[in-house]
Amino acid sequence: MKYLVEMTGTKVIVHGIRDFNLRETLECGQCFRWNEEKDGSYTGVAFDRVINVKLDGDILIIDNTNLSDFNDIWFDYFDLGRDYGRIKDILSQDEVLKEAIKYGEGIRILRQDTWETLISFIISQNNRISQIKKVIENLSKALGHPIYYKDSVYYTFPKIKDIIVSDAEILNSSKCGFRAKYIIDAASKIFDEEINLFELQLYDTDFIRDLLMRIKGVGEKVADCVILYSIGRYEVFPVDVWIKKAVEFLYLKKKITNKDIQYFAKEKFRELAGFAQQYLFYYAKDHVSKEKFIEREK
DNA sequence: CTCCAGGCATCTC
DNA sequence: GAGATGCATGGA
Repeated sequence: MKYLVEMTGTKVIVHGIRDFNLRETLECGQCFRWNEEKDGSYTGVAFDRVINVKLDGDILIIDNTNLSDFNDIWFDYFDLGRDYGRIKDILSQDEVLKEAIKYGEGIRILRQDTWETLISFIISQNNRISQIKKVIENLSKALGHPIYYKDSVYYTFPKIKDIIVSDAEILNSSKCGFRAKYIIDAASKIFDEEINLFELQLYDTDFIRDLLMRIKGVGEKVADCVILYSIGRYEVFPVDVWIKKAVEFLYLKKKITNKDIQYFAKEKFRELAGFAQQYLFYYAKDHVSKEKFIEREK
């Protein structure tokens, strides 16, 4: 991937972008802190910074940043070093994925902060994306740090210690409901160094999954989301209700256990299973109803 | 009013 | 192990 990168004022401008759609990438349920502006750009908070991103053809404009942050953070965050065209070519050999990819051809898998991803997906359980976003925003307002951009105030995601020192009242007022005790357990186990969240990269995927699942409220699905979206192990295939429906209806035409779905995906998509999962999830949400596939003419 | 949401813990067999 | 049930909260 070759890009021409230039800096003007507070903007970093990247020429030569391919396979990138902001809405598909930022609203496909892998992240929760981005909001669309009237001009189609997106403003969001990540890694203690607020930025605005805009795509104009093959030009990506990142505002409120600098070259060193682009190189150290945003290049990896938006996964700009990866050739998604090649991934899509390979996955498109499968007819179902070919359709799914056509529907979300600008999806990229973000490389997010591990702690934020862990808490976000703990909150995601038995919840809706709109509600998940609200709870995370509440938590950030209550326990994060204010940062300013264009006359607006944004809030960083709370640190581990912010959760540790917060009392139950604040957590409850953030409306995370029964998940509050899970968030506290996650923060405690990490703070006490029972789980070293910042060494996970060193271990193999199964070991990381076992470690994360020692946290109350973290099962296979949440663990796999953390591993895929923040550790970058692209062979994992998080199985949620939508993926389950998609695999059952689009591939197997019968009911199947979550474990068998993982075997199926691992066998079929190999080291690209994580990408396949993301395309399928985005497609299934709009094309697979509770029980059946919705036929739609083009 | 009832039902349910990018699951998981817990209990039962 | 597999199956059933409760869970905070708010929107449809």
